[in-house]
Amino acid sequence: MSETAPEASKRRGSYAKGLVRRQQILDRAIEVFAERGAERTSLRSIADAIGVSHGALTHYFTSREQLLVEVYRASERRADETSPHPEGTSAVGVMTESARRNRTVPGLVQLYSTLVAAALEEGHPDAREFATQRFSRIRAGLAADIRAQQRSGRVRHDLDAELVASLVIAASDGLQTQWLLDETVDLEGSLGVLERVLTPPDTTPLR
Amino acid sequence: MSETAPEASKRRGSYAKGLVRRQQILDRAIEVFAERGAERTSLRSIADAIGVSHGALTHYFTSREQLLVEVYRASERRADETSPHPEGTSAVGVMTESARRNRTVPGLVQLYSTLVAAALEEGHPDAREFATQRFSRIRAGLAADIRAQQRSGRVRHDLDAELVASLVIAASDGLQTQWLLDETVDLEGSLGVLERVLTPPDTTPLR
DNA sequence: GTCTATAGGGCGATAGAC
DNA sequence: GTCTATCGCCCTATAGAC
Repeated sequence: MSETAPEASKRRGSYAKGLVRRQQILDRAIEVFAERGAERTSLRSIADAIGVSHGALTHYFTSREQLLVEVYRASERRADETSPHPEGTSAVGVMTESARRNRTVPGLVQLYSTLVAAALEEGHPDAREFATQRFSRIRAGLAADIRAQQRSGRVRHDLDAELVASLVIAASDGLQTQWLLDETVDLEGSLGVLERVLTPPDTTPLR
Repeated sequence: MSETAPEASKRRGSYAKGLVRRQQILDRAIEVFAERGAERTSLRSIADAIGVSHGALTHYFTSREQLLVEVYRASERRADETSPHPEGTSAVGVMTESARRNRTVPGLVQLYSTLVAAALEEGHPDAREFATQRFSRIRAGLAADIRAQQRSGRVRHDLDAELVASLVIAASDGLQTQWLLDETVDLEGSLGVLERVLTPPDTTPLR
């Protein structure tokens, strides 16, 4: 993944102390965002909630946007570590699982939505890079999964894997948004429909 | 739909002049947003671009958020008027058509994304009301379309229309954001895949 | 009724003090 | 290396001019 490492390694000293402190701030920030989402997230409010000063925050993070991006990245990384998805899961299944997990931390979904919205505007390079990278990474991984499932007959073979990958991601993102706004929206139900129609008709005679 | 009419009808006078001016501002604002999207959209910048004063804007719109919501609502209304969709179009077809139209005005899609992101946060009542109403209205309309198409055999009958409606909306929204970030994403292609898998297998023996 | 001028409180970013 | 002080901009609210 290579990350944004060029800037992260600040050469000369600042080894332990600085990086540790930075990580502490990041960890605490994840909790804060998970609770309250993207609202009340001025640098001053975040600093207050974390227990550091406004200036300290800007010392470790060049901009507010960079902080938001890094918080989300760190939370994503942490989530991947705590629950790696088993080999055999279906592509839609992976997204369903991810969506289910996200339901427990609406603030992070909201943060994600904020970042994507920012990425669409010009003049937000950090957010845009984050979103672009994330989509292409997930799209590529999902497309590979789907191709494998097509070979094993669990996904219709007459569909372009790339197109399906984009579709599954879009459905997952869009449904999470709808669900956050209206809890009567059946997120897993709709994802289930998608999974069903993507599987070969022979495999499920009528079911 | 009843709209937000309680406040809109300001009783006593203010008939022509004010409402006309307000509409002029809205019309001009649509153009501005279509061009530049949600960026550079401080009330002062918008006022400048439109050719009115900052104060004039706040006279007609109670808050910045309300202005954004009304601009998007007005643009949506205008789009519906200029290109009403013919009776027979498929549900996915309607969304495809809408997506194709949106491609010519990326700024409005971006504005939409901003509004939805804001709606997910607390403390943005106007945006939330807009998003909630919009989703439930479109969902209901689409579900009705889908049920009709199920009766005429153009959509698989073994799928819950509500679930499909949410899914189609999500796919459309999600794919548009992916496309805005990366033009190599094949929006219409992915929507085509969705349409294909939603149609009954018998109708399309293999094709 | 329509709008201009102005003030208040908060923001992100930055320069310079410990 | 850490953080306080400050700058310019923002939205909102209000007072009063056309």
